[in-house]
Amino acid sequence: MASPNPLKKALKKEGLRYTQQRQSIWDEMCATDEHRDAEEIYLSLRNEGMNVSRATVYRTIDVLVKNNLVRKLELGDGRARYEHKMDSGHHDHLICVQCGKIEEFMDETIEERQDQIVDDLGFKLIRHIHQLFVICNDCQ
Amino acid sequence: MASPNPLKKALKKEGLRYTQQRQSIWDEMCATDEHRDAEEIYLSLRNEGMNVSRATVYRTIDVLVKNNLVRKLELGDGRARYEHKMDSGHHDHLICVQCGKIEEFMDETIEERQDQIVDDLGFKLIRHIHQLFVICNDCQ
DNA sequence: CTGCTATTGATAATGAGTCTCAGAAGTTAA
DNA sequence: TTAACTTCTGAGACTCATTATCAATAGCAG
Repeated sequence: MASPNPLKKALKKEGLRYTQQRQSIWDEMCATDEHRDAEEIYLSLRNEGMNVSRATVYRTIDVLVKNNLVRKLELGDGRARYEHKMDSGHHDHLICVQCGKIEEFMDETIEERQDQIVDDLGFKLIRHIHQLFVICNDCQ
Repeated sequence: MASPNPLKKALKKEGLRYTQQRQSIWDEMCATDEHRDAEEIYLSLRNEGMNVSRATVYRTIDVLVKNNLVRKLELGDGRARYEHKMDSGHHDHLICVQCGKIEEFMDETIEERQDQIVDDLGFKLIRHIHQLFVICNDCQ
């Protein structure tokens, strides 16, 4: 059977070693569907008794992002958030400017228009950021 | 005649004083349509002989952003860029991941879909970020 | 002009993220 | 399994954009 562990696969592809820390960080990131920052992930691991450093958290996240296991969200407040890409298709985000809650959305029409815009200019689309800053129901 | 100076109007509205520095910073930001960061604006002013501080540049930009005279762009590289909103309608940005060049785009369909998405959820749209990271013609 | 108060410049502080490097831990070949 | 080699890691120093502090300066109302 093929390796059921996407982390191991990614590390092998990159020629990197499989370590306790990398597994723990990946596990921790998959543990919830929240959008946490590096510090929150670091603190969760410490709370669970893992002896891991901030540097390793950042280093591992970089590997995960590069290998498409994790998405980095830049909300413009100077702290990147991360979400694992295990069980969700592509989507973008709605962020409540009041309570900070993050929801997801996906619109085929917008995706198509994006491709069209880039195509028309003869550019090549690498990635996109689309964030709707809102006031959510609870905050109105 | 009404005040032809949008800066003065904004300062009055906020109950803030009109100063040399604020006028210079606003002038400098209107001087080009480039997307410059705070440091670039600061250095331009110093080059022109203005004795202004980084702190004042940041403080003034905050006022301008809050009053809708300037838009802040977060490109996810840790340096905010700014563009004045004097002669341009709403638009979003294409950023070349290779050379950093920034172009503008605007798509009515996308704007409509955004409103629809937010409406359907019963949220209130405050602002949005839509950035297409591309490889531009020159870089292909 | 005078006095009150906002503003400024210089600089210290902050905070997310990166770098360094010696010791720890995977890996490989035998 | 061990030796030999190389990558990883943790701790803390460091970077760099931005913010906070505070004494001195300068708008502005009367």
